[in-house]
Amino acid sequence: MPPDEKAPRPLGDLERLVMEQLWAADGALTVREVHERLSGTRELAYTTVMTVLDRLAKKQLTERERAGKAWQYKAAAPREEMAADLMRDALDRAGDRREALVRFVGQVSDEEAALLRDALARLEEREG
Amino acid sequence: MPPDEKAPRPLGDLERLVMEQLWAADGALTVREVHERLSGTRELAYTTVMTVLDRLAKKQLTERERAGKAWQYKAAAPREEMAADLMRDALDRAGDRREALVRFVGQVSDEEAALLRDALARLEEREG
DNA sequence: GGCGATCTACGACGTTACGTAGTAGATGCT
DNA sequence: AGCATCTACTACGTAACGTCGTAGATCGCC
Repeated sequence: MPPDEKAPRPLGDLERLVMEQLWAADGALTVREVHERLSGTRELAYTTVMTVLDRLAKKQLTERERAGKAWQYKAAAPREEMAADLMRDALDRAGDRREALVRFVGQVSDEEAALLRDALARLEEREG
Repeated sequence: MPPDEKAPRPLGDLERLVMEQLWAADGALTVREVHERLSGTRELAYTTVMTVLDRLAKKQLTERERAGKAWQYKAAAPREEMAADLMRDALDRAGDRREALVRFVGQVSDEEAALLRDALARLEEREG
């Protein structure tokens, strides 16, 4: 099952910074708000932030809705969901899934292994 | 623990094809051999294959050693190792690992879940 | 109802990765 | 020496991304 779908390009540096603001925020943010929150780290033109947010929306990583004359953006999925999706993608790209999973498990920390066992246990409970 | 290391760019289409040849091959392959094996699928200039192999070597995805006047290339790591690494990267990019693992586990097929349990069990055995 | 502040839409430019290939020069066999 | 083969280096087009500017739409206020 080697799916030839191309892996999604990883976020660029600025795109990542912006997504992190959205993930950290409680609700949706306007361009201005994102711009302000980024000001501590980096001086960027307002329109730069706008462009990035817009591109993220086109990639469906953010969603936007009107709030007066401005748009408000929010992450389309939580950070952990995106991470899980990327893990799936990576797994799909392996030849032998068993082998890939064995290697993956061999790489994680003890703590992560415990979390994994936990997650699997809960899955079993729920699904039978 | 949000490591700001950038995610590795995914392989390009041609790069992926080439890597697949190397992974499928028994030993190391010369440029010519890769070129030939690709001929079934795609007509490419010999030097195109050479360039790609060279770029992959610079990215440390392949290793090369002399074989007479030519170089022989082999994958630096098995396909499954690369997949496992990508899974790790993705996990590292999550905010809450627990949550990410839960979501990941929730996404995999039953079969994959079983493989995971298996891998974890074997890990426990080996490591105590 | 017009003015100024604010926001969006769209285009633009530089850089880098990647697909693709050509040319020139090194190397090795006969 | 001569020919085939291989490498090294350069190059060009396309697309993504970081970055921003300009022009025009909008909203609140006097």
